[in-house]
Amino acid sequence: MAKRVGISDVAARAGVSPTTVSHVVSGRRHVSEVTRARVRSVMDELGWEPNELARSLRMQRTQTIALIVPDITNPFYPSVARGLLDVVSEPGYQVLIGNTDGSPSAEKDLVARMVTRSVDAIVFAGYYSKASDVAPAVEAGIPVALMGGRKASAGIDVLTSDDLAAGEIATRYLIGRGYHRIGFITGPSGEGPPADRVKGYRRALTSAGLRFNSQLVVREEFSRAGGAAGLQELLELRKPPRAVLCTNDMVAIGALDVARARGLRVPDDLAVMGFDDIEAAALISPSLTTIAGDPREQGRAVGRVLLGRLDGTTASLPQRILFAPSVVPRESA
Amino acid sequence: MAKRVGISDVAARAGVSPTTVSHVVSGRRHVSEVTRARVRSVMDELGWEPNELARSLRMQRTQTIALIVPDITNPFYPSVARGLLDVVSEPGYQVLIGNTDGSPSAEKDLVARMVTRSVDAIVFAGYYSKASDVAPAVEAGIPVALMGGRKASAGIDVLTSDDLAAGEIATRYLIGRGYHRIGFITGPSGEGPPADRVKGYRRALTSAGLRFNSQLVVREEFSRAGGAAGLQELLELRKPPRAVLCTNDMVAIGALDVARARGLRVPDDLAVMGFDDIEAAALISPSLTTIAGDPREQGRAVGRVLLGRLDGTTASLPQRILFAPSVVPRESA
DNA sequence: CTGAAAGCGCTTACAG
DNA sequence: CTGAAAGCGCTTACAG
Repeated sequence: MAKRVGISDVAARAGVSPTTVSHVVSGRRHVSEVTRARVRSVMDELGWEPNELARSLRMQRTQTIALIVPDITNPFYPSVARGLLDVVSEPGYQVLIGNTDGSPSAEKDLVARMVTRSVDAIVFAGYYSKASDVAPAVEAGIPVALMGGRKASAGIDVLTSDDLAAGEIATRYLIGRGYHRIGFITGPSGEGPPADRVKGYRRALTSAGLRFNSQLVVREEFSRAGGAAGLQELLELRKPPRAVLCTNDMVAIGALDVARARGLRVPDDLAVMGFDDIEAAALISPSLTTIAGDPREQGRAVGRVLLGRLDGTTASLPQRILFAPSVVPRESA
Repeated sequence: MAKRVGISDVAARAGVSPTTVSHVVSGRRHVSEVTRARVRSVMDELGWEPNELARSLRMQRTQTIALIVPDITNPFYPSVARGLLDVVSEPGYQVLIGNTDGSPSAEKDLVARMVTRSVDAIVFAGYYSKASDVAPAVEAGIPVALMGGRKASAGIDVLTSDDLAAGEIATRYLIGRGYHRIGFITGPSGEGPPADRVKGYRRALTSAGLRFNSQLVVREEFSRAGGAAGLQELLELRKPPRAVLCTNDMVAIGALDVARARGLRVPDDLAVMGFDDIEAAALISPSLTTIAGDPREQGRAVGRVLLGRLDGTTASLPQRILFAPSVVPRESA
């Protein structure tokens, strides 16, 4: 390959200075009509386009946004990535992905590398993300948005699903359909999004004048087997629930397995409802009624917030945006 | 934020030249024990790390690989991305994603931008990708790997699923289970991977001494509705098939819908088999027997090929790597 | 064992 | 309306 052509080659051939070539590209100062035309034609002739790397070094901005996620293979994150791309591509940003596998050391590493690469902004996702993980970026003056982090963090924008609302909305939906005895198969730990969903469930029950019964909430693994075990347990109660909320769709599918095995008609004998709306929810039979967030829209929202930070448009107070989910009614409830 | 510290600050504080600091970082020339220690400690003290941008401009390599895909939301691509990251992260590469939505103009645009950003290599994916789409990159001397492209392209590495083998393997599996009258619901067009799968099917039939009957292959949309329509059509034949191959899992799920509606027992009355092994395949009931590729492994393989190109290790002949799929036996066949 | 200087390819104050 | 020169922050031939 021939020596790469640079701005000075264009300038020489057009009989002007690099300064002028730069200005016809940027439009940042007036260049006479004829000079502009001449420069343009030389650019075409030589096939020159400004080298982004040099421009980045000079301008101290790379037009790059880092997206750091635990596992790009989890369908939630590609959708977020898509939404982010939706809004940042137009103004010329590219996105660099980082996969942490949830490992704290990988997280620190990636943040550090993104800083040395001078990305213009970072979106850091993961349900257990903490502000301290991104401290080096913040110190370097790089705008950071946390997704899924649960605590408002000093000086950092946080965007997250409203899990409490999700639990509330799901529960109200079931109550509205005439179910009053509702069980909940939740995750093993008492914190994080699953716990918030249970809180929302409890709140909806209470505000409908129904009693919260702790026997009806069982803790299981986040898996199909967990869902199966959870439903077994609930069905052994003297007064088993008529409907069951499952902390995610996979758990709900496990519950559906035992309902089918026991010959229970869904939703007539037992209503089953999940959270997340994974692809399979629509494809199984009976199809699964569930609660859907909108990850792509979440990606768009972070993009907008960050773009605002980058052009100084977003207010200086850190934003905290909660995404309200909605129910996707299907056959199972 | 304070003025960013640079190599000359470190050098000054350590009483050496930037040259020496650079060398203690790179290890490319010997630096006396004591100097090295002093420089290191100043580096820590000042928290300095080399600016990748400046280094990239100087060294003419960005440690960046572009991954251009039609739709990052299609689960195949995140898996490829994961595999790519698996192998390129360790040697210090990052990956920049581009989403084309299959639009030819977006493809050209993205390739051009990746070139101006001086990425070190490009993986360009999409079932209809052509070599000409990436010509600007090739001209700029950037190694390119095509994924899913079907023709070997001058000077470009191509990695793709072996769809012909997939069709063959699926068909042999059904024959082995005693099915001799096998239908095929394929896509609307007569080319691309779906057509290759049909070819493989035909080849397997022939080599098993069975007759290929064109009435048994029907063309439908790539959707659940397409699968339903396809099976209807096949069942209306005077001698309907006892097993049906569906060009992808979604189509197979549509076929399963009509089997269930008609009260056919699967697989006793009718065996159904798909391709791709989407997440839902394992979750529906009956679970779907299908053909799985290994997208993550494909991502790893492109990573290896490209890394080889970058360090001059891969032979100069363009590689053509075909990925053989395997059957995932489940309940439906 | 170490340093001064050029240069990667741009943009932008400064000057006219 | 336009240009010469400095500088973004590194690495590396060249020299000693």
